[in-house]
Amino acid sequence: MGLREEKKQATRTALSWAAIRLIVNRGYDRVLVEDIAAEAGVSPRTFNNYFGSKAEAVASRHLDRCVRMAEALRERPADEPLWDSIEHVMLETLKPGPEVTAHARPDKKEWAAGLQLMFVVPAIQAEFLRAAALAESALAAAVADRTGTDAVTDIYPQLVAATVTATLNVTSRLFVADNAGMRALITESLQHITKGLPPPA
Amino acid sequence: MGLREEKKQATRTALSWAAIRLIVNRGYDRVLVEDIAAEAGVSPRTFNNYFGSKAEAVASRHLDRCVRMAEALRERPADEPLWDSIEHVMLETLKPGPEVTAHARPDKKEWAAGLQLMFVVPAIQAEFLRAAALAESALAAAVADRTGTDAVTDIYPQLVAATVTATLNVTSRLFVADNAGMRALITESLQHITKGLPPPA
DNA sequence: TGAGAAAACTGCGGGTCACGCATCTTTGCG
DNA sequence: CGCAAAGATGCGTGACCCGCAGTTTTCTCA
Repeated sequence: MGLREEKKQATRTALSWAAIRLIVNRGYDRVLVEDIAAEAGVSPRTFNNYFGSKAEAVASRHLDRCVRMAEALRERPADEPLWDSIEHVMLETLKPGPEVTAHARPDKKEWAAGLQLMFVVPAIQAEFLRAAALAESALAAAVADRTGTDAVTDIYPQLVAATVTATLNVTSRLFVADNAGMRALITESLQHITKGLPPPA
Repeated sequence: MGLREEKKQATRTALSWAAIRLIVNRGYDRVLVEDIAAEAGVSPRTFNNYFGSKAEAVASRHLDRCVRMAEALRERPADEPLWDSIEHVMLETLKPGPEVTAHARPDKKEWAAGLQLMFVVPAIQAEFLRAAALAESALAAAVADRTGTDAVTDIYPQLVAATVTATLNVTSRLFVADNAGMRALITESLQHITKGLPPPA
């Protein structure tokens, strides 16, 4: 499909971005659905055609990223070791895309503070976790295809997917807290994982 | 404290149980907060003194279980290998407590069906994941104490906690879907984890 | 290119929810 | 026994989510 789907995706991301920006600036409960809709240039009713809640709108970008990660995994060379592919894909997917770097944000300090506040809201936390969980099935399917296992029957692909998600969650949490280097966090985490998480000597 | 805290906990679990029972029987959106409060014998307003939403009430039992798991980990012998302790604690914590076995449920078939339907509701999914994530910090702290690491600074304990949570999520999902043996699922999963999740030959 | 069909957007309305506030009741303690 | 603290309740409000019906936009096909 063409123009139709394109526009739909456009307003979808517009709504999500608007929600994030407003909430980071003003705080979660000082932003109304009405405000988000206005910011995105659509009717308030339309907002709920795209998202079931404010939190879902905020998390939708996270969901997209996670889904893209699963897709990217399918495009890695088949002979590459699985966990090398996973590391590559994670490192690749997390780097901010052009839509982020384009948006020049004047006050990085304030933005970071607002971000942290946003992740304190229970509804946001829950919705982010759910987004990751939703993408997990796609990830499991990709892992299953790659390893010759069954995404539904076998536990292995689901475990790998869940572990990747868990790693992403932990590193993300540390990232928004300390603003530490994401790449280092990921590589170190994956090393722990592939070694079987033995207690440190 | 004594009678005060006791009563509070009582109404809390009463509300949670009431929510679960009603929702499993009738479906999520055919149950009003008012109904849950009536079932538990308190005012509708009181419900929101305990829980911020219907979903949170439902997930609260799950949260309690996860927290108990972290506490139980602290009581394992210090010289036991970490992952043996984890396996033991997971197996121990998941078995239904006396409050479940006491409540004689007449129609197991219908109950299982209702349960599956309940976990389809997005708000429920999200809140369950959040409950697990909340308990994760307690779990990480326990792991940190045990391994001589720092629960905030070091990645290791957080990774272990997140992985345990992920395993619990996966096995729970498979359990409600197939009603398969939970114990077997857990032991197999932990074997994969401690081996570093290598792809099957 | 021009209808007709399909799909999205919009306004309206209702049912529910979450919570602040004030009040009343219960609990704990001196 | 009586007072202070904390919980429970009732009321009221603002916001949310969604069903429904009408309008506008987009797609398709002749």
